[in-house]
Amino acid sequence: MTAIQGARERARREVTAAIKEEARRRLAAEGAAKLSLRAVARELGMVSSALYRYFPSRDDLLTALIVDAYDAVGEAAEAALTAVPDDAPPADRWTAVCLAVRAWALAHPHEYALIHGTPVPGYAAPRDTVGPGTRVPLALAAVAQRARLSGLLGEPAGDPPPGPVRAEAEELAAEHAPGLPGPVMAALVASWAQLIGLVGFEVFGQFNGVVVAARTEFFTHTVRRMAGDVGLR
Amino acid sequence: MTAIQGARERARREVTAAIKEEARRRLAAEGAAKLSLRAVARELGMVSSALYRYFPSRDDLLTALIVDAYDAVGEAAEAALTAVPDDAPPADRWTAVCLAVRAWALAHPHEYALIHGTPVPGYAAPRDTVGPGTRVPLALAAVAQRARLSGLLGEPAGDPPPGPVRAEAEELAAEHAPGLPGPVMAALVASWAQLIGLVGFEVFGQFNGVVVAARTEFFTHTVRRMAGDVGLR
DNA sequence: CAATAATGAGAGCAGTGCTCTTGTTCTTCT
DNA sequence: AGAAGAACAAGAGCACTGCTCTCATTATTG
Repeated sequence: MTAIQGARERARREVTAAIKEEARRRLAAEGAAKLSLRAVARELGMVSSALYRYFPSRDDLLTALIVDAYDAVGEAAEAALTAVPDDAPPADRWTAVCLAVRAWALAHPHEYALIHGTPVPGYAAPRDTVGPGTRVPLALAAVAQRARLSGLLGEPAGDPPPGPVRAEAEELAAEHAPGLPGPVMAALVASWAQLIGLVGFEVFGQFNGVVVAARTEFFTHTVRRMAGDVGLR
Repeated sequence: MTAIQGARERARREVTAAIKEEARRRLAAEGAAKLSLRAVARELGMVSSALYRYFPSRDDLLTALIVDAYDAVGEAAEAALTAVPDDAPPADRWTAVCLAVRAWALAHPHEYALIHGTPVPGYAAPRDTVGPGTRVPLALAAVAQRARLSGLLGEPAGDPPPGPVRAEAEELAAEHAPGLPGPVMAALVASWAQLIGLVGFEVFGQFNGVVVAARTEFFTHTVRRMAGDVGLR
């Protein structure tokens, strides 16, 4: 049954994968704005209407690419985390994750733009993207959690967060990063957004004429300062 | 001469302004991706080809909107800076600038997306946008400069930057923010990118389900920590 | 083997950016 | 003042897009 039924299903999977692959190629070549279903179909030797059997609309194709991209950065971040020993200095582990995100982004700028640039289709990010979108921040949180177990997690720099922020951070920690104190969780969320801002500036060329020569050093240095800022020793 | 010649020139200015105005309206309504020259022309009661007398292409229209948006955020930041007294605590002045940027972004999400989202046209941001794009970071730098004159500028948190970063930061400071030490300048650039990341997360809905209730408090708190991080007392 | 569902092909619709040509109006120079 | 020139608006048209139909073909199921 799986064999016979699998024939069509496998074909479907293969065609779906081929479409995404070609779409990614064209994405890398011309950007999301100019990604055209017809061009993808043409390149694949199929007619454009056939493509709608696999993706109900252009935006759905884009959403699929977004999900894949989230998974890819997330995997890169997690791989970087497992590549560095558990008992390494937390700041090193933190830096490794950040560098992995940056490296992936620089290697796949258009895909990175897809997930952390302007939401292309309508305006709000589709719901399917919230799950895979958490892998990077969870990797960052994992560093803090491990540091805490080793007694290498201190207080975040600066004033403690005001009540409401602390309360919400504690809720968030309870759900996604058990054990982490509220202030650390708040600092962590902020660091996540800051990391994305930092990477985005580099990928989207906003640092052109500002940081030109020592980009990797600048990034590493900044990200290390962030580690200390969160409370990692 | 100015009167007669001015007739056409003024008409041109007015039509140009009307086009941009209508384009901004449609931008706010449907986003940059769906901004159509024909729709703008239609709404203005003119034929689409006539619009090309004013903007050589759709991308040029977008670029014009980008420049305007940069100026608008920049002005908001500068206005916020002049609204708070010169001798106020530097951290307060810093926070005021950051809050102004955030407020503008939340009020004009699509325009903000235009300047800090994916570069829509090709991939690199047009050259005309580098000038107006510096007003926000310069406002941040101004806070640090004023703090230095009052003796309220300390060392940035964390390790000092490595040689190349410090050198490049000093060059940058010499050109754009005379008097600022290299480490502060490096921290400043990082903070700028981090601020944009933070605002972008909120505007683009990436904080949905993460930071939900105490957004303003969270932002203010984070931005205050950043001020201390840069060295502002 | 017959009924059913999935797939592909093609035509077609409404919309897009952009170009070219044609007539008209304003500006400038003699 | 009148002629030459530029700026402009309008329309037709091209190549392209996303998407929806209809119709034939194929594979899967009863």
